[in-house]
Amino acid sequence: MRVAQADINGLFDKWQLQLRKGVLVYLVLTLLEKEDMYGYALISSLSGKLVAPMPEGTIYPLLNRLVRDELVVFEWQIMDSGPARKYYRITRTGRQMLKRMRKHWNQLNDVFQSEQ
Amino acid sequence: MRVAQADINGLFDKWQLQLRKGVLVYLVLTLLEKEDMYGYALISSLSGKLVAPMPEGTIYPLLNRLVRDELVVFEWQIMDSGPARKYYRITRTGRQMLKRMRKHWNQLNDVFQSEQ
DNA sequence: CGATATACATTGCTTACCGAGGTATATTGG
DNA sequence: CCAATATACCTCGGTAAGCAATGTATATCG
Repeated sequence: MRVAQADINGLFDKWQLQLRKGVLVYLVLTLLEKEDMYGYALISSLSGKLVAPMPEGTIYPLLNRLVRDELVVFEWQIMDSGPARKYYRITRTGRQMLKRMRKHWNQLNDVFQSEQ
Repeated sequence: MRVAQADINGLFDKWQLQLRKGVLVYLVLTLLEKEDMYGYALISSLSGKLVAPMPEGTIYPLLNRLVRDELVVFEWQIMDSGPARKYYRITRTGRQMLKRMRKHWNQLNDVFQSEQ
């Protein structure tokens, strides 16, 4: 006899999705600190670092919010071949933000490492 | 002359709030793995580990979701003095979930540590 | 007997992720 | 030459979580 069991895979996926709210901005700023990038390339890079792929419907609105909040600026780059690209560069405010995010993340991490 | 600057404090607070969606469940399960606890005590414990205080409007719905998803169970405990308490205990499924959360968190942490 | 502390609960607002769909530009194979 | 594919950007609507505000009830203390 089989007892009904909670769908732990579904629950975990849902949790991962919730965790992304916050993690993604931190991750994008971390990548942009190292080098200027454009959206489509960020998708590839992020999909490698996260377990699940990074949908376009997530990254483009996210980048627009970063621009709105002046954490990054962008510049159109006309390519010799293919569509033009919007290259994003982190600002001074963006770096300050990143510094504070890093501190907060590490504090949280310390809690988790000490509790487990 | 003063140039208008983005309100980095406000932005950071907003980010922290977003990050909590996901972090809190992980944190609560982590605490419940060590010992059974009731809601009001969790609030004190969590407020110590997080920078900002933990509002009641967050923890009680969260605990109800955990019960709904069978990651924890609860039991009313009548006290000699003061109102009764709902003591929460982590389930086997909850422990499985926690194990997967821990793995995912550590993967993310590895990314952040290597990139910074 | 009013004020305070303990303990749990709910409603409405806000915000972010993402699936689904759309536009446009170049390249490549038949 | 033209259909298919890859690149590169964008938007809309549904869903879900945190939280401020507000409410209930019990016990204690001055």
